[in-house]
Order: sequence, then structure tokens, then C-alpha cells
Amino acid sequence: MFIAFRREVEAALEAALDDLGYPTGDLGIEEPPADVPAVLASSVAFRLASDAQAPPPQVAGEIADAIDLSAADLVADVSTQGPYVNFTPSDAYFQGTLEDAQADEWGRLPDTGESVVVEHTSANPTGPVHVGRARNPILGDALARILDFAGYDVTKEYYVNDAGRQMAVFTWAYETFDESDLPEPERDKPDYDFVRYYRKGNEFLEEGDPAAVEEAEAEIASIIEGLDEGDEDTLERTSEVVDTVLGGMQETLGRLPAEFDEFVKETRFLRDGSTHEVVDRLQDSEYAFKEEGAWQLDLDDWDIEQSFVFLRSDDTTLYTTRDLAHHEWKFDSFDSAITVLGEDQELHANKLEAALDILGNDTDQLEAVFYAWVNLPGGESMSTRQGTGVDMDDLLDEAVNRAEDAVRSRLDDRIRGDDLTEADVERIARQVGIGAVRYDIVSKQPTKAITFDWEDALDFEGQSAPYVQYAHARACGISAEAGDLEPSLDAAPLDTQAERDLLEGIARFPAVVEAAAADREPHQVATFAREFVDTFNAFYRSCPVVSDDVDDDTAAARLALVDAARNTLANALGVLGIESPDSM
RNA sequence: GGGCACGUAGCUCAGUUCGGACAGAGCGUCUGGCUUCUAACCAGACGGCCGGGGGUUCGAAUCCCCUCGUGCCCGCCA
Repeated sequence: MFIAFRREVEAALEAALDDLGYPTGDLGIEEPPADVPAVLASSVAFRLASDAQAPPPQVAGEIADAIDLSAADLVADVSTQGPYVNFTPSDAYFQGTLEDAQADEWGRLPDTGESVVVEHTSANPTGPVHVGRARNPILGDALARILDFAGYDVTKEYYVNDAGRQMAVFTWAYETFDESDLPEPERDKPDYDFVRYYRKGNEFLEEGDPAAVEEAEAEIASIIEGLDEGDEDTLERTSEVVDTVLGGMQETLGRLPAEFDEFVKETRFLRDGSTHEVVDRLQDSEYAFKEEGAWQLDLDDWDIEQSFVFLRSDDTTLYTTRDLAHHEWKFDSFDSAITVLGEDQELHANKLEAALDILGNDTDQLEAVFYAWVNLPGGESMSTRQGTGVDMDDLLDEAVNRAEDAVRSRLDDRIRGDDLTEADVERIARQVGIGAVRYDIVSKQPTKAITFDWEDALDFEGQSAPYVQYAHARACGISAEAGDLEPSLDAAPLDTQAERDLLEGIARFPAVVEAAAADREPHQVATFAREFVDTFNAFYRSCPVVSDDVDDDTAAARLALVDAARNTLANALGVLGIESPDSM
């Protein structure tokens, strides 16, 4: 409704400005402060004042007088408040909102007919997922959900780096060391089991006897070479390590939940020859040169000083070379490609884009979303290789445990007589605990660095997932208490300020989805959800539904309003990847 | 040294694209509110030269320039 309202305002305002002989390039449409009883306003009078040689309020009056709302259905009235031109909603706006928001998928936008691949996480399969990388799956998964809800045909991709030096080291270490030389695994899970070989291997390469290290390096080099040539035996050796570790990581990511449509392996682009074909094409390009035995690209024309090495002096390819073939596959398969990357990848991403440009691709299809690091208190960074950092499994376990404690401590002073079963307690603990972790990360601008703090991440009060989830559970509680009362889709009785504010919030939701998708900013939905709950709680406080004090028509209409609000809450949480408990 | 980000209340953050109504929340502190649809909630108080300095503008947290502080990157690693 809000989107349609905005269209009506734009049309009416543009026509009025045109009639008055004013430019229509900038309509100055904005959302007014909360205490102004308008859905949209225009500040255009400021800009026209000097042109019109009249003070802004007078120009605003002139514009308001010229606006013809006879064709508008959702805009009831236009008025001025000082220099502002305000547009207030009609009964049809509220009525339409109440009806439309009954849909389970309220907020979903029409299909765009465009496909987009969202690549996120893509952590190297070297060991357990740690919190340092947690932003990637949480942000990426939410972004994919939002784009899906905004009408895109979304494919969620995990790009598996199974061909680089890291995997060669890992494979060599797995084949070389004996389990008896390793510490106990931190968890009975394949990724925790295998990472011990990886850490042991790296330790050996850093501190081992030089002659033995040289021998090991030769073996590692032969694995890299075998992979590069697409040698089946080598692929089989590495794939045992890759698939096992990745399986463990998937299990952890699944708890968030972050699930993928495709796991695309880097080795795929070596097997099918496309990486070497890319190398051939690059060598023929005018930007290619060979220096110290390595083939590279001069990216001066893209304002990148550093050259792009695409073939080592031993003629093997690099990660970035294979990533070029990978991205050409994306361009062939989808209309556009979004990659969620740590900010440390930015230079790499820019070089990649330049090289794709050289290869003749339309790089407008490519977009990267960057996020800043999650650090440990004290400035220590998280590393799989060194084994520093907080494992995501530990964070999620702790979150669920704390949520369970919270649920149990509240059991005694619950007013409602709905006995929660043991299964309910576990369900709520999981939904709330994991929701809190997700919300803590997804609600912030990704470009801001975060210092990980257990207390902040696991705060169940205030601006948190549980705050929004609780409102949802309350809405469910009202419906459950309503008994025989049938909801009525008549907005007329909903005439108090609290009810109108709630309807206005519901109406805005699709526009929030639209903006969050267009800007690739999931946190916009999180901000909306928090603010919407404030509105819902105000309604909850002042407008009883199931009460003897309320007449039947009003109660029935309020019940429909609660349903609409519940759908809004559930879908806002849904696109953030957070569950909506029916009870808490 | 160069590039990219970030700097808003004691703390954690919205708002910055695309300048516009007195700069908003939460946490913490203080005061109140559960026999009333769930108090993981609500009402109120306290708390800001929006890092600093210039500039553009009728108007700047928002745009431009300079400066200070912090993070990330600058490999024939990924």
C-alpha cells in the first residue's frame, strides 16, 4: 500500500509542479517525523522558493492548492505545515492494508524475472567455522532471503576452494601424520577431527627440520600440479579431506541456518578446461606481459597499481585465475552475481573485475558486498590455522544454553496457564538463542568493525531478536485467546492513533523489503522490525482485543489487525533468517 | 608511503546513498507499572558543540577540502 501511495503522491505532485511551471526533476519526497500525521511529505518548496521569489511556506501553499487528488484513491488529503507539503492517507489506504496484510507472504514483491546468484561464506574447508567469519553466512543468507522475497530468482552458492595450496598442505598432512601424534579433537565432529592434521602440518612446515620441510614442500607442489592438471588420482586424494571437512562445516552453518543451493568446486573449472582457456585468452590480451617467468596483467587503466598474476612461473594457475573461470560460469548461468566478501578481499575483487573486463565480460552484472572483521577483545584476530578464535558451534551452544536458562527462570512467573512442555522449552531456547546471535550481527551496518562480546551477542533484551520474537508470540497469544471471535476485515473501527500507526507500519513493510533488496542492506529490515515492534507494543498496551470492555465489531477488526501485524513480524524475521516463536 | 572503510549519548548502534520538520533507539543509572490478550514488556527522567577545522547552501550528522584517530589491504597465498 505504501508503494502505491508513494506512486500516487509522485504523480499528483509532479502534475501540480508541471502546471505551475516548476521543474519536476526533484520532488523532495520524504517520510515525515513520527508526530506528523502524514505518510509522506515533500520539501520541494524550499528549492523553488528563490525561483518563485516567495518564502517556502507560501510556495508550499501554492503547490498544495494546485494538487489534484481526484485520481488518487489512497491519498486522502494534502495540506501544508510551514514549508512542507503533507499527504495524508485515505480510508482506502487503511482498508487495503488490512486486507492485503492478511496474506501469509505479506511483503513479498512481484517476480522480477531476474536471476541472481548470491555467493557467500565460501570459507576454505580447512576446519571448523569460527565467529570471525560469522558475519558472512549470516549477512549472505539474509541478503539471499531478502532478494528472494523481493522477487528475484535466487541461487545461494558456496564456492569451495578445493584446489589451492592450503588443500595441498592439508592433504599432505592428512596422509603424513598419524592420529596418535595429535591432540584430542575439541568436538566429536569431522571438521574438528581433521583440522588437527592441518594445524600439525602447518606447524611442521614452520618449525620442522629444513630437509624434511623441503621434502614435504616437494610433495605439496606435486599435489598442486596434479590438481592443476585435473589429475583424477590427485583429485580423489584431496576430495576426501575437502568433503569430510566441508560436511562438518555445513552442519554448523545449518544451525544458523545457512543453507546452499549449490556447492561449486574450484576444481570443476580445472577439470573442464575453462581455467586454461581463460589463461590463453589473457595471454593474447594487450594488457598481458611476462615478468620473472610469471604471466601477469597490467591494470593501470583500472587505477590498480599492482599487476594481476594469472600464471605462476611453474605454469600452474592461481586461485584468482580459477576465480575468473568461475565468474564467467556465473555470467553464463545468471543475470547477475553478488558476492559477500570480507573487506580484506577488496583489492582482489577489484583486480578480478578488471580481469573479467579484459576478458570481454559485462562487469555491471557483478557486485560485491563487503563486511568488516569480527575481532576478539584485546585485538586478537581469529585464525583456523593457528587455532585462535571462538568456534561458531561454541557460540551457538552458549546462546541456546543461556536462552534455555532464561526460559526456565521465567516459567515460574508466567501469568498464562499454557503449560510449556520440555519440547517447547528446547524449541524456544533454540529459536531465541540462535535468533539473538543472528540479529546481533545482521542488524548492524556490515562496514563497521565488530569486537566480539559474549554479553552483547547474547543479550535477550532491548534491541534484539527476542524483543521482536516476543511481540510475535504475543500476537499469537491474542489469536489463541480469541476463541470463537472471527476476524473482520473492516478497518473502520480501527480509528485510534495506535491502530492507525500500526496499520501505517504494516503498510510500509513491502517498501522496506524493496529498499533493503535494492541497497543490499539487510540491516534495514532489522531496523524496521525493531521500530515496528515499538508500534505494536503501543497498540498492545492501549487496544485490548479479547476483553469484555470492547464491542464485537472493534474486537473483530482488531483481531484482523493482529493477524496482519503478526504476518509482518513473521516475514520481517523470516527474511533475516530468524524464526518466529508462537509462544515464549 | 598509497588505496578502501569507519568515527553520532558512559557503552552498543540507527540516521549519511538521494542535504530538509527539535539528532533517534537499546544497554547502564534513576522513578514508576504484572489479580487485567505473555513484564524477554511498558511509561517517565538523566545523558550529544554528530572526532576536529574550513567550505558550499535558505538549510549540513548527511555534500566538498584539510586534519586527527581506528580497522583492513598493498605475495608467483587464499
